[in-house]
Amino acid sequence: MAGHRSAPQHRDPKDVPVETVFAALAEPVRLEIVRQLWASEDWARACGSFDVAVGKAGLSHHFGVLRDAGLVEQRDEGARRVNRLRREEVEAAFPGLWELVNRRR
Amino acid sequence: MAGHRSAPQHRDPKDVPVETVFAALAEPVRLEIVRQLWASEDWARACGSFDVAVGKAGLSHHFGVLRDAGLVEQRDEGARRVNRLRREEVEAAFPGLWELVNRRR
DNA sequence: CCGAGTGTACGACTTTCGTCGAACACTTCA
DNA sequence: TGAAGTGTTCGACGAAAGTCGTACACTCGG
Repeated sequence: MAGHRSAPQHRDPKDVPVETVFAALAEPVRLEIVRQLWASEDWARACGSFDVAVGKAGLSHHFGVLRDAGLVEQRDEGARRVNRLRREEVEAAFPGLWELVNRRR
Repeated sequence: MAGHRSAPQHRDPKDVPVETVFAALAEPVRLEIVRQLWASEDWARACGSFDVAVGKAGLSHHFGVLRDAGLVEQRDEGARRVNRLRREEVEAAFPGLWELVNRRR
């Protein structure tokens, strides 16, 4: 694994309150990560592959928030931790959310 | 007016970034206000008429945030300041947002 | 004109949040 | 085995956000 004692813990989008999702997406860095993830294939992007202005520690924190909000799923792949957006699950729990996220303004 | 030197200043939802809207709705008190407002007729509710656990000062602050996010419009009516949800404008700028807000989870 | 009612402005306080540096754990590759 | 790469955890720091009390401004009804 990539420096972790255990596999990442996920929360089902169905069990996440809307406030939590809104809070997760209200942060510029996290919103940017999600947008870049939207334009990528599932499991194609490792955590460190994102073009955002924040160090490793901060990045790790943000991914934790996105995970807790049920927006992102992570899996360990060798030394790296790869991500995927939970497109279907989130769309089912919060219909129209992805459209809002990707409607750049 | 109701203790104000000038009329409230509003921002067009079209000019508001999504992060700002998300941040406004990520706060429990504000989300509750918006939901109660959704179930009310336009201009029917004054600021002090909301059943939330916060004092006058905090309430005033929250309404300022909602205004800056383009979600709420305010108008002075005698000694009171009445509110309306900007349903159409917001729906046009952020389609599906109201559905998310009112999808209690 | 005075008192009650409504809401804002200001300042202070507390908590939360984003950030960083450093140490650590694990994998991969030479 | 050893070095490089990846990501987490911890502690600390500063900035931002929510809350409250107070003072103030304005309106309305006796």
